[in-house]
Amino acid sequence: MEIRTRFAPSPTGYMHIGNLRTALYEFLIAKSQGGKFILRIEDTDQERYVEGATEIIYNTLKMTGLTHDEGPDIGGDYGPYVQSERMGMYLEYALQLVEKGEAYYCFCTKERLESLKVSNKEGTAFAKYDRHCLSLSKEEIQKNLDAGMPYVIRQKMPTEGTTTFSDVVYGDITVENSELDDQILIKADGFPTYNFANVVDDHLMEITHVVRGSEYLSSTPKYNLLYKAFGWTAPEYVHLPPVMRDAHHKLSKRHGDKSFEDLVREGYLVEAIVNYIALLGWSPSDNQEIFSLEELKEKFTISGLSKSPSIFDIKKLTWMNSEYIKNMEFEKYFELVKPRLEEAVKTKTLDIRKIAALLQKRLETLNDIPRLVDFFDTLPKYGTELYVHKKMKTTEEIALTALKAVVPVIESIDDWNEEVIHDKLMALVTELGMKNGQVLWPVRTALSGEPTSPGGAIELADILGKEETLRRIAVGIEKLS
RNA sequence: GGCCCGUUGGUCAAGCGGUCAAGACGCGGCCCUCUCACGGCUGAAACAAGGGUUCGAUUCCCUUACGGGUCACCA
Repeated sequence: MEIRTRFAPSPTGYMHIGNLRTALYEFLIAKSQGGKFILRIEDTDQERYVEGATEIIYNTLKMTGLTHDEGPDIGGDYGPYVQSERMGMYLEYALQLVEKGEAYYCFCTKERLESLKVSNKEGTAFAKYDRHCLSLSKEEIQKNLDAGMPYVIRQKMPTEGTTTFSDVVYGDITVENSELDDQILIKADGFPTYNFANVVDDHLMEITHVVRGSEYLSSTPKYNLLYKAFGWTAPEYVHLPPVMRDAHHKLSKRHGDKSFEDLVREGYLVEAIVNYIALLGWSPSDNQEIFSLEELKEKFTISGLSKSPSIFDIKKLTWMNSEYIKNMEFEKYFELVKPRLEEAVKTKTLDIRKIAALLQKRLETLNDIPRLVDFFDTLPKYGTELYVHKKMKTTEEIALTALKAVVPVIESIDDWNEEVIHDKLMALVTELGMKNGQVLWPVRTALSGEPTSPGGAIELADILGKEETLRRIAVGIEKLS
């Protein structure tokens, strides 16, 4: 049988990291076994409707490579794929259940339901429906219906025995049927509840693996009983532990946690984000950590999924991001950073290709760029203490001597390139009988005006050019004199 | 509160009765080196607690603790 999974997000206006991970796993479960990955938009919560939100979903799936095989935008044989367009069909299914004696009409008012609630010491109220309307006769029901009384349709749960279902991640879970409430299937407004719509949709779309957050674990017995009531085959359940911000809280956009697009905006690569979240709750059979989406499709197995929550660690993501940047083929990397460099480097005569090369091994995120290249445009104000470096064995005096000696050497260079600069400066070092660092550190400092810089004296000189190099060295000499 | 689930270093995690309890991030040290970064080497750091079962428990069972989830005419 062909595996079919679905991603069923609500259009909220952004892609939550936890949702993206769910989508990833759904995609991988299907794709690792040659199955189909379906997109279904659950837009029935009108209160939360956000303009353009579905575009964000399409766009994210496209960016991440989680391409769906069926969905609202591309169609398929199991449509419609937008839940609001499916609204007409649910009542009919609920009525089938009423017919079979698996569900029943309920005319209870909200007030009556409210009166059923029992509060405990903490003040929290709990209620289980008392089945007041279960005993209504056909005539009474018809009379109420004719009178236009508002009603809901409830699922009739078994009162004895237990229900067991097997979750692929959590194993067998058993609950007492007496714990189960007669949940509402159709609301008074005629629309289905989420739980009911889900079961019907998943069945009609022939979803074989229902993948969702572990918060649904406790309602799954009810789902299973619904399938059973219909006489349908229940899907495989794959419940996923949550992605946490810390030990106590789930990641949530509302509490300031970053969404997928926030991370992209902050200079994280899409591939790195996908790779990182794949490992948040799943691990391969070996120790591999860097995976392309293609490799994930090959290596993913449901058995590698974990049961306990994982805390989102931005530091590890950042490391992984830098790995992706470092290992990128240079031309591809250059295309990626070019726009940001063009914006960050104001001096247009500078070779941003060379600057990019210097940065490739030093970037953690793309947003590091401006901070790292700032000094190329303008020499920062700095104090002469920067010239003193213990390990380089420099003092202000040595630095001054070195810089003065460097000037004529630099002036003598006509063919300005890294190799020539290197050879001339090294020759000077030998001539002066100094340590490399005693000459090069002062030059690097004079050129950057920073305690650290991406690249050493020679690389910086090459990029800055002869004229600017001499100018900055002169500034250094002046400061030190 | 009832029910369900979870618990290996700070974090991600391997483990599926016998291991010196992997690996990665982060942190410390050393090396490389014209700074930083990269790279290489290296160090500190964990089985929530108590009972069983067993020749032997991180691994199986029970209890406790602590976390989380769920008990809507919300999704």
